[in-house]
Amino acid sequence: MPQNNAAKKITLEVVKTACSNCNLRELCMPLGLSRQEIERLDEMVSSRRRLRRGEHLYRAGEHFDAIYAIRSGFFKTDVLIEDGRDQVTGFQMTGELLGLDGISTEAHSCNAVALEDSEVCVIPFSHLEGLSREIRTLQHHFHKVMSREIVRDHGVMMLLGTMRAEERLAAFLLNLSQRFTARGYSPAEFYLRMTRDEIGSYLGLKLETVSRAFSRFQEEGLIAVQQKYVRILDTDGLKKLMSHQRG
Amino acid sequence: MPQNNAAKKITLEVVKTACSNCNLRELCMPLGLSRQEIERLDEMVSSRRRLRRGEHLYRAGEHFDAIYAIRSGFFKTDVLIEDGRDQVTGFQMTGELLGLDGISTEAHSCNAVALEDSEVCVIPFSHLEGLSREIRTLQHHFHKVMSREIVRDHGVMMLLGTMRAEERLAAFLLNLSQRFTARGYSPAEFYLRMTRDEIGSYLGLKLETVSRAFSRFQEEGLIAVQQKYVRILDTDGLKKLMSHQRG
DNA sequence: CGGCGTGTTGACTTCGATCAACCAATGTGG
DNA sequence: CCACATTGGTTGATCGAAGTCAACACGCCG
Repeated sequence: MPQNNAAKKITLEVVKTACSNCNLRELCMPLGLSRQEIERLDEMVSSRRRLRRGEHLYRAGEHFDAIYAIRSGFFKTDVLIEDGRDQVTGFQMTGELLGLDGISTEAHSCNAVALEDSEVCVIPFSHLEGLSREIRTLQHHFHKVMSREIVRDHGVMMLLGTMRAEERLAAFLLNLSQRFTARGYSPAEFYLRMTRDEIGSYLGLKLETVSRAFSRFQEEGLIAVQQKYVRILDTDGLKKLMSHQRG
Repeated sequence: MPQNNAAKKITLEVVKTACSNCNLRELCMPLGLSRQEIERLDEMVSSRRRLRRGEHLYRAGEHFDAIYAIRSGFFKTDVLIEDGRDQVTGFQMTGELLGLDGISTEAHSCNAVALEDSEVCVIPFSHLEGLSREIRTLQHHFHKVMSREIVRDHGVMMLLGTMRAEERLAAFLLNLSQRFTARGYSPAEFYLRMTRDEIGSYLGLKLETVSRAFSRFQEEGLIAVQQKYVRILDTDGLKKLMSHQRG
């Protein structure tokens, strides 16, 4: 039955979540592994998971047992407190890891939501720890990834603690641009996957302020913006804006 | 020569930077290690380093090769940008680790400064990685510590992004109180080791605003404050203040 | 003692929040 | 396919919390 075979083959292909033939490898995994070591990574990734726009990958409080590598799509993470306030703690794109916050207490401390249809690799954390006890470069790479997250958070603290509204938005746009570039997309032109409200939450601003800053940038010829579509016209202008001292 | 012997003994004691007889072990290292494993930790810690108030443990840009466990004292970490702005990213006390930010690029990304005379254990990072490849519980503990740092940073982002001045200061005081308590000190009474300016930088406020908030808390009978000496009179009052919605 | 760090307080300003109206895009059911 | 609802975004007017500028007080150390 050739049809059956074909179906089986496809299923296998889908189920076989191989790092060894994933072209995102360099983003989420260490370079310079031997062929053998790369094949062992395949064992580590237990499955994939597809999410539709708006779906939660995990929620705060849920038990932690895996981290996730984004194969495609776009996510946000946020923290809520009882009184209703919430803070978006980050936006994650292809090749980035989600779930590192859960290691500390074995429970997730934030929510991860897909902002567009997405697919992630599920990496059971015990597998990752096991394998990184054997593969030194994997261990080191993982430590670097966690550390990079800490450094990134410090950058956000700097942004929230010292920058004024327009500086924050400029920093945000430049950061997005740089990350899209690293993934082979245009540095100057992209669709925002998040709402003004979510940008505002991330930047510690109200959505109206974000909207006004977008308009102002447009008036000044720094960007062209129409809804979620953004084109950066003057990168240097944005950079200059960012380094203007407060006051 | 009995005197010589005594001197030698003391020197040895000082040089021998043993985790195995350090009473901070539970704070910075995993529980439930075997006697043998604990002795192996001793090899990991290569030396100690004393710092005077105001001295830098490391500076942004310096090469990273070790992390530091605080044996005694008090530190701040901060990031500067060219235009002169700076952001205090954290205050660290006994039993906490410093230097995790450096793993990512092999260079420190912030400055660590002693706010009082302090002593740290120097843990060469390659030793730590080596040992954690062998001791599973050490590996897991270290991952938890890094993850906890990420979660902590998210908390600060929430604070900076959504809280008003008095809420921030209340959160700050309660956090200090809780950490002092965990170390066996009074939960209600302590000396601040940092200036109003440093508190302000951490909380994203100007020093005048911090000073005013302190005065206000005093007027309302929540705390008694005199310079760097703080006594918390109404913990619940501070907590209530913290959970008041913006607006 | 005088000078400098640090902290407090007051008067005034400003940036971003708030409140509110309106518009554009998208989606849904008849 | 259109009428209508809903969600997301823009813009204006006003307000208020925190920043800024400035004067002064307090301790600490040489």
